[in-house]
Amino acid sequence: MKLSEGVEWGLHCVAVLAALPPGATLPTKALAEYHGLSETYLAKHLQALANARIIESLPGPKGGYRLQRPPEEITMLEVVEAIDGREPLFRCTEIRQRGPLALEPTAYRIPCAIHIAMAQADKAWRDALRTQTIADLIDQYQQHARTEQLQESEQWIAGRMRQS
Amino acid sequence: MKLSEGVEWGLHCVAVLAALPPGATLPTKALAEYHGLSETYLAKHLQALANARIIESLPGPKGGYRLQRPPEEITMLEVVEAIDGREPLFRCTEIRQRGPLALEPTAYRIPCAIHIAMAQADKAWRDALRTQTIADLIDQYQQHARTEQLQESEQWIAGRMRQS
DNA sequence: GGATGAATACTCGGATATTTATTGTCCGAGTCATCCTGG
DNA sequence: CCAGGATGACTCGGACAATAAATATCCGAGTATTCATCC
Repeated sequence: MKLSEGVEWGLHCVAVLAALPPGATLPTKALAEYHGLSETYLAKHLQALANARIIESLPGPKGGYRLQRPPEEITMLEVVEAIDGREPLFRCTEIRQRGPLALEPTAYRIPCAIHIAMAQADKAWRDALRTQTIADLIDQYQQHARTEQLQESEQWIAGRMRQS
Repeated sequence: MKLSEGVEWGLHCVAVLAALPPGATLPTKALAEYHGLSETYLAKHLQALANARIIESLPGPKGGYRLQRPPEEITMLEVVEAIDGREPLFRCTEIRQRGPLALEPTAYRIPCAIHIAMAQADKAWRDALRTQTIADLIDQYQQHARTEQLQESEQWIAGRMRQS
């Protein structure tokens, strides 16, 4: 099992959008080119982020995407769930209720221990992602990146973003 | 993304094997029938568990599978990793190093913040699974199950297990 | 009657198809900016 | 010179293929048992 690769794309793109001046937008083409990604496929994931109310789209020329909320209020978990889905990692199919020893369904009101343990682990994973916001990611990036690198990125983005 | 369904099968089967008397074995056919599973497909997963040194196989008539270690020393994480693989949930493909603004590889010695956060969440998930042993699962099952159900299961298994 | 040998039936083990999910691509609908024309 | 309208180009949005992974299956290798045979 592995997480969708689109999750990585989405997180990086949201981080880039978070670095834009307030109100400014960046089109899919620029986001794709920035990381060397497929433009059409990235569009699919950006669409999912828009449906999840994380980013919003402006149509027409000079349109593009921008964050719908400040980076401090967007958790990594939201981005992951928007792209990869909200279903739990482990889905119990209740195989204990199958087979020759199966009882009447009312006998299985208590979830099986495996289900419970898996749900706990799932919660631990999601909690860890919930505590990290996009703003945190930006902070760490700006802390470790070299000054010239930050300037180059800013310049490159400034040449393609659209101020509303 | 979802965990392989085989993980559920493997966990339940290991739990059943843990309930056997010491040294006794149970063939694939019985394990599959017990939960109403495909015998041939289950064999594939049992094989993976055997490669991971969690269970061991005895060939020939009166052969079958049994645990290779006491249930207290087998964690849920081991079973999950044996069947689903040991790769992390999130695999960073370093898209930050792609695109027109890419620098020389030596500039990326520090892992990106997204990678780090994902690794932390991954660790939280695995830690949660590591703290739960198969013995814990058995305990909880025996605590909540009805007496007659336990007896029926024991009887059914006793009729198909092989004492070494 | 006991021991030896070959045949046998049952087990696991890995290589092989089928289905499902993910990845990747394409074309159409909508919208804003621009340009042209007329007053 | 200014206003209005039609045009056009660029954007997003959802529907349509190709690839990879998971699911499911089959047949062969190996082993302990069992039975028959011989001593």
